[in-house]
Amino acid sequence: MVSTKSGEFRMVSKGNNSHNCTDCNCKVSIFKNLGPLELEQINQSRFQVNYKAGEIIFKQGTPAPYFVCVTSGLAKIYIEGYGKNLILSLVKPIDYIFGPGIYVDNRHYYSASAVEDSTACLVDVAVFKKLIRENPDFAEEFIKRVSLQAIFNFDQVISLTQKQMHGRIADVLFYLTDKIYSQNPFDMTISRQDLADLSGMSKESAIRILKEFKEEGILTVDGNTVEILNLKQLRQISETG
Amino acid sequence: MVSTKSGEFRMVSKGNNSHNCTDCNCKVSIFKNLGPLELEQINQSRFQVNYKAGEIIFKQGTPAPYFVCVTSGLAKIYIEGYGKNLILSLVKPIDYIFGPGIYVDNRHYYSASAVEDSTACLVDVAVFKKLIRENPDFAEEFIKRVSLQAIFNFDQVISLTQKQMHGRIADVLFYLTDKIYSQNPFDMTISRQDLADLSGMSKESAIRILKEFKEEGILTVDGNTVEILNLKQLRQISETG
DNA sequence: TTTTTTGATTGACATATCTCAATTTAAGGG
DNA sequence: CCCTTAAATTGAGATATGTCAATCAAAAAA
Repeated sequence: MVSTKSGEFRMVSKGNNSHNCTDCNCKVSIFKNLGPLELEQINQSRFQVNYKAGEIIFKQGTPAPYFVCVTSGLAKIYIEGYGKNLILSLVKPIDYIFGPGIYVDNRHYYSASAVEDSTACLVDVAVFKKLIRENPDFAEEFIKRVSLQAIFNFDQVISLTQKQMHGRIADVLFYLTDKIYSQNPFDMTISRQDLADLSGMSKESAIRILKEFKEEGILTVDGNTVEILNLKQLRQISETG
Repeated sequence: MVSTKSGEFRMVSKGNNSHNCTDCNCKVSIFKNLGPLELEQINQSRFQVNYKAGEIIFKQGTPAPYFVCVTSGLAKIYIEGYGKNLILSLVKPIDYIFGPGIYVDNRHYYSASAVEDSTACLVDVAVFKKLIRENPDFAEEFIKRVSLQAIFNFDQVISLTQKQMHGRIADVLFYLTDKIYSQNPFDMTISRQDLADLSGMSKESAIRILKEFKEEGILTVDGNTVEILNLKQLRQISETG
């Protein structure tokens, strides 16, 4: 698939680009096995970019020369399918985006865009791959991350293919409150369309389920603020399918 | 998830267990970067097992101490979901099964069973992981395989979540004829239930779609022998969704 | 502020898909 | 070869879900 709109991004003039990876928040736990010299190599090839909400970070089908580390805001990675998108996951700070194409044909197999205003550090893939070769601990940690991602995807696929809409929305709500926003009354910065694209249904259906949950007292929705009142019942709905 | 039935398997008395990996068919292309000494390590820890059609190779939730290389027959790997299974893929000779749990918690995140009478070589995971650490080329090849698997899964998820039944069955038929049986009139050794579990629908629906395709002259079905007559139209159905 | 645009919501309707039950066919076992 | 069991097929009915169009609310622009 070839992209139509090109991903627009803006280099930040300098900003905290002067920081280095050694003490930067960007020291994601995947880097925990890297020594100072290795982190310095990452740091050398790294630059920071700002994205406004809605801006494309990269498009499915385009070359993938960077390891992307989200340092603020919120991004989504999604597959552009047949007429609609499927959001694979949301990426919050400090986490990274590293697609499977990098070890295959250096293409992106999904697109990424900023949901909120965001900043990201881009690291040259060549440096990353070099360190994978040189440092077995780092390689092992990387494989572990990829594996965890695969396991997460399994759960997601089962939810999407074997649960009905209520169960799928319940799953996404848990994902949002537990993994993404990490709080219970949370400000749902993603759109209803995103909610639908996360749960594999139409926007209208997603809205309707949310409304039903509200009417049953499972949660409250005030604008974009969502509070889950009855976690137990929501868990039940998730498990019932 | 904890398994109920334990995976049954039978050691083959000796058989071609006397072969070694160096000249064995088991030299899957993932091993192409291993030298003789490394292959010998694989060979040392390896043993061969026979499975009858229907037998479980391993169960979701159980410990995963082996790298499984299918040397004859046909196996399926599937997630046991909410009341039904989702077949992630079929594994034919010579290919291997290596789940994501091995780098996480040494558990299987899916089950595997023999679809046809099959044989497999089991290799100690510790040896495999050791070689990953010691040989960067091998590690890189492994990561590449994992990446290809992830990309395959993306296509699958899009098919399952964004296509209607006709498109999904079309996709599975292409998978069978192109990737698994590698011939056009092919003997579909998987059951209709398997066909349904591959395409995320009920067995009855799968049968009905197959019947429709037959009535429209897209293919012929004689018992378990399927011949796709109109590849172009089937492709069209796959793409239309 | 007014206007414009975008996103959210709702309802009515069409239909894709599943479930259940009944048959039919095929496969094994003795 | 008959008997038993499992798999495949078919039909009818229930329901989950999407589509379309209209309305409403909120945000951005002028």
